[in-house]
Amino acid sequence: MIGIVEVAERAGVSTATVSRALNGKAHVSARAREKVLKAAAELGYVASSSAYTLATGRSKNIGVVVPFIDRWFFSAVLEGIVNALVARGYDVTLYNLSGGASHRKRVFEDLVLRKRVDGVLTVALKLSEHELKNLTDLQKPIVGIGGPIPGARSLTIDDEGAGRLATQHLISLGHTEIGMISGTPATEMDFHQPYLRKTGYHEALLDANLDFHPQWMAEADFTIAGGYHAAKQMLGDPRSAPTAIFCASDEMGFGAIQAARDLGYRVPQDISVIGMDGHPMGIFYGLSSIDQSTTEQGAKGANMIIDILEADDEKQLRNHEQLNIWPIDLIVRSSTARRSAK
Amino acid sequence: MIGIVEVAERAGVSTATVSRALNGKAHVSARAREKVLKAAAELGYVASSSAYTLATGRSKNIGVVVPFIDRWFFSAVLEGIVNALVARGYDVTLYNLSGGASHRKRVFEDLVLRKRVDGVLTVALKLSEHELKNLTDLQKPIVGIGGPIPGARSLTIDDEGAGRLATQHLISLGHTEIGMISGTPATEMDFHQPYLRKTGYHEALLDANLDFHPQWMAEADFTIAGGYHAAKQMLGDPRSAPTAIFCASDEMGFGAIQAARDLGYRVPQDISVIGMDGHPMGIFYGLSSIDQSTTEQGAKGANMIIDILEADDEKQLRNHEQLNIWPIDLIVRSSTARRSAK
DNA sequence: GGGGAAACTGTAAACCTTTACAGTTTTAGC
DNA sequence: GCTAAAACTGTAAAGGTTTACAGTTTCCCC
Repeated sequence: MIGIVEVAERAGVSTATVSRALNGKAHVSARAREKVLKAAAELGYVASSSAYTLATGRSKNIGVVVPFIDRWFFSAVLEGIVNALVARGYDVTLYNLSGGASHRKRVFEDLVLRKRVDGVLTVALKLSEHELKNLTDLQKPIVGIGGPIPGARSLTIDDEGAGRLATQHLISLGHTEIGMISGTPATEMDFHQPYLRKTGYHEALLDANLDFHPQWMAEADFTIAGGYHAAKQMLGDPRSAPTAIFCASDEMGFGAIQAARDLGYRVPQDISVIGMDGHPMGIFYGLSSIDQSTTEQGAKGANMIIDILEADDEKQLRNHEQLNIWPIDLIVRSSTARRSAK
Repeated sequence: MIGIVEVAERAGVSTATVSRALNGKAHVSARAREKVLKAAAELGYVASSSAYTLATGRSKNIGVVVPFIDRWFFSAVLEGIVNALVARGYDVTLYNLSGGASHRKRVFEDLVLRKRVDGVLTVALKLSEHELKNLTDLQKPIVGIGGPIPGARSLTIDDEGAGRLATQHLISLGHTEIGMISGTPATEMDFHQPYLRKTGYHEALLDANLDFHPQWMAEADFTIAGGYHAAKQMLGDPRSAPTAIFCASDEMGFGAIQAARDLGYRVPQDISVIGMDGHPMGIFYGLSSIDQSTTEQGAKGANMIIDILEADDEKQLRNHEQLNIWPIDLIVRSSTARRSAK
């Protein structure tokens, strides 16, 4: 096992100098630095991260908590987070909550607490009082992406505004009977978006003095299959079928397009569909959408937390509520069109 | 800051006893254990993982290296890995290679080496000599999922057999003109599968004495869009269009179905399509497929590496080549059917 | 009650680094 | 060449745990 002592011996300096040289600190002569670098390279020395962490109290490691990994939105955010963190020299420890309640409990009580991380990033998570307390008790920076964490920093789109914008797009095309496929009601592992997007939809209808028919509101689980079934139900009844549907996720939008086609509707001539999130398959399906550049958003969140850590300013480190709004884009493709005469 | 010393004081025992009690070791009286547990709970004590790692040389942390995060296959494997590892009390540190060559270099030279992990799990990765050496130099268990690592343990399906099986399924339905959409040729970040699946396809044709037409082989990037374009090209030429297509991934299968439909073919009456991997959307599309229960496979790989670590047997810890074959299933849905008279 | 074994407990070293502080060398200006 | 300041370097403590080893207590059986 070769440690800093061996490097120091070989370079003919003290361990303190080795440490300073290797960490790029000041107060090392060019000559000493060179000797150290050479010795370290020759010995293939790599510092022990646990000793580093023990001595400095910093782990260069960020904990990331996601509700699922294998759904597109979360994996896309994660992709952005991981790449941004590696670029800044940080590792990421990944915690996933999809394994059930006991699993979730374990994550929040055991793992996150082990003083292993310098900060925590949550993705689209709604936390219980208890979980929130566990997290804030860490006294470490927390950033919530895609769903605000009370009392901490957040980076999120304006979901309500997004729902309103999507609905307004349909209204501007002349639609007056507009349905929505939203998320399922609260489960223990809940995100914020469904409610807010639904609120935006309602507001837009209200603003435009449009009717709202209870049959125009359905709930699904954010998957293609869920969107398909919900849309089929909604469009199947000729007495109440809307002419346009706003889906709270692109996956549900893909399903809705398919359902419309299977029922003999043409999209967009008979039915307009707009989704949400900016799924890459949207291009392929021609699905209009509200893009929230998911991966970039993840990267931004990652950089936010590192900026806080490296600001190294006591005030910075303290968590204080702060809401950063991430911009969205309306992407109009071929799934939405002007309402045709019935 | 409250550490083991504080707990020891409060419980009225030594730190050694606290450590033993908290780690469930033998040689602690029931009374002492109880006092310790009580004191620890009251103080909200959580052991420092860096001190633990420094003292024991174990980090309870597994490094997982994936080429992408935001593609379904990888995120599904990851889901299985992460949940299995948490269930066994391990954390996962995630390394992603999609950030480009310098990023990749950094992962293999800097991060993985920092003695931070107890073992490494790679997913569908082909490593360079140099990278492989870096990894094996760690002297820690390595398990390769979905692509063997030379000289280490692997868990993988028989990709060649899978390609053969898919092709044989089409042959058994009477198809004689069978196309394949395979992966793109080697890039620096390459997986193993494309080649092997293609080989299986060729073998099956050979075995059945079927012709092979160069136009029946296309390459795409594993995405829906890629499959769509490749299939459109292949099916567009009436002189050489096959009656069935085997796609090396389900995503490409979805694209191929769409392309066939857009060209006016009915699936499966005119064109049969079979995919591969077992993507959950396959049910929705009715896509026949070779299922490799991706998430379970990830969990299995995770358990393999922990079993090695906890066997605690010097021989076990040494890496020796070992190939575990993970079973596959042919799932027949509505996208494949008997060849109809032309 | 005595003896020995078994069970428990405590002390202190080890794990490997960073960094405060004190000590040494170099530099620059006169 | 002298002085003061600046730059560099080294020693040793600190960080929080585990665990070998030695020491103590308890237990059981005769």
